Amino acid sequence: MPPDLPRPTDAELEILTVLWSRGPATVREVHETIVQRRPAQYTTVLKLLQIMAEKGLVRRDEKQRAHVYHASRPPEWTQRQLAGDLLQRAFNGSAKSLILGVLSARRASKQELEEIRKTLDEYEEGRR
Amino acid sequence: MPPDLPRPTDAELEILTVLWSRGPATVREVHETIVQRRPAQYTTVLKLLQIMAEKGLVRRDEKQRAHVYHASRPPEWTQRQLAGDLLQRAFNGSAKSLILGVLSARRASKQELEEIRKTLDEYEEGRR
DNA sequence: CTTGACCAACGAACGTCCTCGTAGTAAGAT
DNA sequence: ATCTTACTACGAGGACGTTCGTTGGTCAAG
Repeated sequence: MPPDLPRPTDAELEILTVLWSRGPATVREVHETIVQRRPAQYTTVLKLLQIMAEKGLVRRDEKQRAHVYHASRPPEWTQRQLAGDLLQRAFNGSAKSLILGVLSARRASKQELEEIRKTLDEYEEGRR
Repeated sequence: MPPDLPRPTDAELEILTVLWSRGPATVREVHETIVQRRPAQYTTVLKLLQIMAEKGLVRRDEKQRAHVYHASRPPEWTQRQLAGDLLQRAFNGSAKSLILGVLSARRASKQELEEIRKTLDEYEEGRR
């Protein structure tokens, strides 16, 4: 069992987010989504997915002619890695600072703040 | 006035954190700090600082023979950029998810949770 | 004056990331 | 059967990122 994976690069992360939202998908489907946001060739997406499969970031089902790719880890797992990585590298491990950074980066609505407080409560409950 | 800066790379971010904690410093001082954590040649740190100066990530004072470098932005500014960037790229803009990711990445103590709640309160006060 | 210490500058090497074009193969349409 | 379409595989190029060795300049001590 491969325990840890390399940190996804920018392009890889973009593809992961597509797989997260669409679920398992073919190269064509991923490409269709990507190309709506920015210009990109089909084979570029293909190549990226092949590399990601080598790295273990995605797995693929080759039963069909058009291979079906899916993220090898749930979003929460990868997101936790990324958050922890940034926390360590840029915030010296201070969760408080990182959260403050997030809030100042994108002004949070009152409603969202309420959700966040609830998340904190649930987190504290869960980890008792 | 240069409005925005490129996202610092991994090595660049490490150097920034040194400048953040030490304040303005010479190449030698930065190198001394870095080398305590991992092997690195003096000229490697020098080169990085030169590149960072070109990019505008740091500024340097050449009045002394040993140039003195300092971060061109306060830590909070760069941290906000990084947090916002990750928020957008990996969390689809959901501050709640990112915060949850941070908390699950590094288990927060009860005391730290309290601090975070206070930070939320202060943030809400400030943004009224 | 010569040597040694310290410094900035630079080029080069090597790897990774990202891109795309081309080639080859399989399947379906005419 | 041949043509067209859809797909994978592969290689190669260019741009960075990171590392380090070498060079040349400055200064102070011998």
